[in-house]
Amino acid sequence: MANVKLSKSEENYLKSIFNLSEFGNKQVSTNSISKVLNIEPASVTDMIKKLSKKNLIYHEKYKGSTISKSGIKIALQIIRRHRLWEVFLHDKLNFKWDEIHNIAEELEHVSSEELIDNLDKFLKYPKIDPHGDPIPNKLGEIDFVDKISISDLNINEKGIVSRIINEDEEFFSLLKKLNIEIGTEVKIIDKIEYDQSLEIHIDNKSVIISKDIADNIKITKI
Amino acid sequence: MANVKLSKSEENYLKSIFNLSEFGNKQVSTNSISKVLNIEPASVTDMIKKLSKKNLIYHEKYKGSTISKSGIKIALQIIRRHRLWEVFLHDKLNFKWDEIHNIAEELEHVSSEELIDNLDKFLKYPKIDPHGDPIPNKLGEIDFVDKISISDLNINEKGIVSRIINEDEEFFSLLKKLNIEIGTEVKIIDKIEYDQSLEIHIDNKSVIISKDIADNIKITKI
DNA sequence: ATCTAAATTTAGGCTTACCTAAAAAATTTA
DNA sequence: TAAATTTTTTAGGTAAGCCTAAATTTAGAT
Ligand SMILES: [Mn+2]
Ligand SMILES: [Mn+2]
Ligand SMILES: [Mn+2]
Ligand SMILES: [Mn+2]
Repeated sequence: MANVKLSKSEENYLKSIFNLSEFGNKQVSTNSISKVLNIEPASVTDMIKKLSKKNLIYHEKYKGSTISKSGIKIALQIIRRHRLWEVFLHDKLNFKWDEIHNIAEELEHVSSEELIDNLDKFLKYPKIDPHGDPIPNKLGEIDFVDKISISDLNINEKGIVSRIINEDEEFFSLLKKLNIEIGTEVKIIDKIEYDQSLEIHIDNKSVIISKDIADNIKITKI
Repeated sequence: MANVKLSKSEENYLKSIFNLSEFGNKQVSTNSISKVLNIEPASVTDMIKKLSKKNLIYHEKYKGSTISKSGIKIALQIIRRHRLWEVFLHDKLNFKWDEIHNIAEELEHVSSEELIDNLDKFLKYPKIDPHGDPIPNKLGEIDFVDKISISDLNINEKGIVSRIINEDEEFFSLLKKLNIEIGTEVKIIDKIEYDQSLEIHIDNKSVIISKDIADNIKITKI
């Protein structure tokens, strides 16, 4: 049972499974893992077997996978590393908030507990990363700031962007094009029945964004 | 010819070959690589073939390997990354000088040129790492500070420890036991004919160290 | 309830980076 | 210089982590 070091691949799978499971509450399909990791389903099945044998997830054939207690614990540590490195890259090395994710994706696998604890201290124990995501502490405790997203606002309501969920390159460049970042004020102008698109104001300019985009942008109502 | 990203293994081999070659001047034996990397000679032969095909080294069967111009260039970049991370770990995260090497051994493989350049700037372009080793600049230029070692001193001469060559755990703990670190003053008391051991004073206490140990500790004469 | 389509798993393969054992070449010793 | 030793390479294998193609199971549509 002694925590044997996980490979980079195992860590990436575990983190993705945790993220897809919504804090360990949902069963995760093989296909969904395949999609987020860009790895063929057959390969995902292989890794699921490996992680199951290590009791980091439970798997019922043809049904899906559930992350275990110890799996969650490890996933939270990987997320902690990722987000602390993102803070470092953003606050200390002056990277833009949309340039840090990929580098942190590598740095998160350098697993020295002392390294992360010292980094945490150096950064003065930050609570959120540059995308507004909460950072688990050493014990894996995490502030549950499940904010509402743009699509939860009603017409004429306003919010301040506080968190970006999707961290893909394309999503970042879309946000850039829309002039949306953490702190941006948005106002709902109209909700389009047809496909639930939203017309919103950013810097007093009107744009229409899809429901999917709106769901990926969390805000604080003002 | 376009620089395809090297694997962690390839990078470690290349760095070791460069280090063994004394700045590209010496031919490197398969066995010596095997020893520093703790990998069997047969496996080293495999990798030598791989690196040869990429023109990073030249290899003459049964004779040895020579690092190429482009091999040197890459090796210097890896060394740059390693030493910059060591400075960061030591100066910013408050690690001791004997705790940083292994972590840097991992961090050096996170290869984003922007990351390293920003780190360099953040650290204010340091010239040497915490072991006294010079840090190559962005262009791979490196201050050639080939200092003399303890074994080059004569009886009654004194020096200040300026650089530790061997970065193995065991060597570090030996130095710790001997109370030797960067900045320590040493004085030669006696040179023992038999095996060229040296009797030296550290903090006015006398110890005897082997020629090999003395060779691995560079000093500035005072 | 059956037929179809989608999701999942199995089977068989590939590459990387290692290994051991044995063969071949080079070096040292006598 | 021949024999012994050391170094290096070749041959054959393994585990991790991926792939494609084919089989199986489940879920959705009629
Ligand atoms: Mn990652
Ligand atoms: Mn983030
Ligand atoms: Mn390394
Ligand atoms: Mn160093």
